[in-house]
Amino acid sequence: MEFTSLVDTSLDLNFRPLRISDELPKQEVESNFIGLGRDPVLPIKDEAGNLMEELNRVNAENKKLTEMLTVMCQNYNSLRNQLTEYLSKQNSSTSGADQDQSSDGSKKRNVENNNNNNNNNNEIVKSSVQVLNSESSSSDEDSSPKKPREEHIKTKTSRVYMRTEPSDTSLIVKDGYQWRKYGQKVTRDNPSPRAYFKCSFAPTCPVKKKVQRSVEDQSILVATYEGEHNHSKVDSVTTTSPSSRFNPKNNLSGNYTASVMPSSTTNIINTSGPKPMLTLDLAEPKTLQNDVKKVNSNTSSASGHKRKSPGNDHQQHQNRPEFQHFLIEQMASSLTKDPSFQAALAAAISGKFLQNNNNTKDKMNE
DNA sequence: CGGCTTTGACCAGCGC
DNA sequence: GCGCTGGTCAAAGCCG
Repeated sequence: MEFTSLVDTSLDLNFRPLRISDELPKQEVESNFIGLGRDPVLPIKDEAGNLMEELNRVNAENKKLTEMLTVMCQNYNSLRNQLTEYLSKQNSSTSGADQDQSSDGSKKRNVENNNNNNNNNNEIVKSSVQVLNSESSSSDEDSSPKKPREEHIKTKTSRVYMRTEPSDTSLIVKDGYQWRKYGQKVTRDNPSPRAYFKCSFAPTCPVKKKVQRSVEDQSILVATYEGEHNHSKVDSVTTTSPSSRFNPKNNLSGNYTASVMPSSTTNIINTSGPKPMLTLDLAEPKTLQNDVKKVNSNTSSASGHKRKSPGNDHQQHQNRPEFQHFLIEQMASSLTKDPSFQAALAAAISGKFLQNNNNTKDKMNE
């Protein structure tokens, strides 16, 4: 999605300080900072006037940014609606073909390949596409005549993306259930090993999960769930298995309990790592409790097609001014937490101050 | 000692 | 039929 083509995102920030720092001696720059707005020659009225002017300018810029964000949100909504429509059309038109494929039990590999291709995709939009694929492919796998060792269970697949510490090499996705690892394999299309887990809380629970790092972003764990739990959650706060709780490798502070049920199809989960990240949680909104999750669930698109009244309520809610306002606040919050953005902002502000200071000095010299 | 993880071996599907 | 690949098994080892 190229928002830049839709919205003018240029902030017209002043990056002069880089040049200034090159041109001016260090001492002069420092003196400019120290004497910032405190030039004794300047009358207090002028100072106040300058500040007011600056305040107005910042307010105008703020307003402009808010408008831009609103436009972005609107564009996002329209694009999302188009995508939803497209997916629903595609799904209805290709479901027959999928069923034909599924009746041919020999297509399992192809289905798996499709899943893997989707698996490697970290783009949110494509993730939402794969929701449909994984939903349909689950029935494909079930209808295959193979797997004599396993019961013929109506499985439901779901996929969860979870950002972890890059240094965290464990393939553990905390989701509130208790898992027993029964295998690990290195697959062809991904150098990272894939771990196989079975639900160990109930012996009869048919749920399995596969966890593998994303090819494109090694810090993202992709967990694929198969089947549905026939029991309630073990513990909504703690994690995978009792032993893994004690595993020192799992004691990374960044780990985050993902409340993920197989009924939710695709989630992108952010562990509270050092990097600020917009979290898109596509789970059912009822399960979301805090405001951030409310926003996330309402901005999500992929789960929309699963609900009884997918588009309308969702969209109406998104079009509400309070939602827009909250979304803007969240975006601004995410931006301001970004160190690079902070640095750029600081540079722009200091550059502006320096520019004003220089202009004032020039006027005085004249 | 029990439960879990690790890891090599095995099995089955698929393509050539 | 053979090789490749993904999925599973099960013995060995680890840990509390």
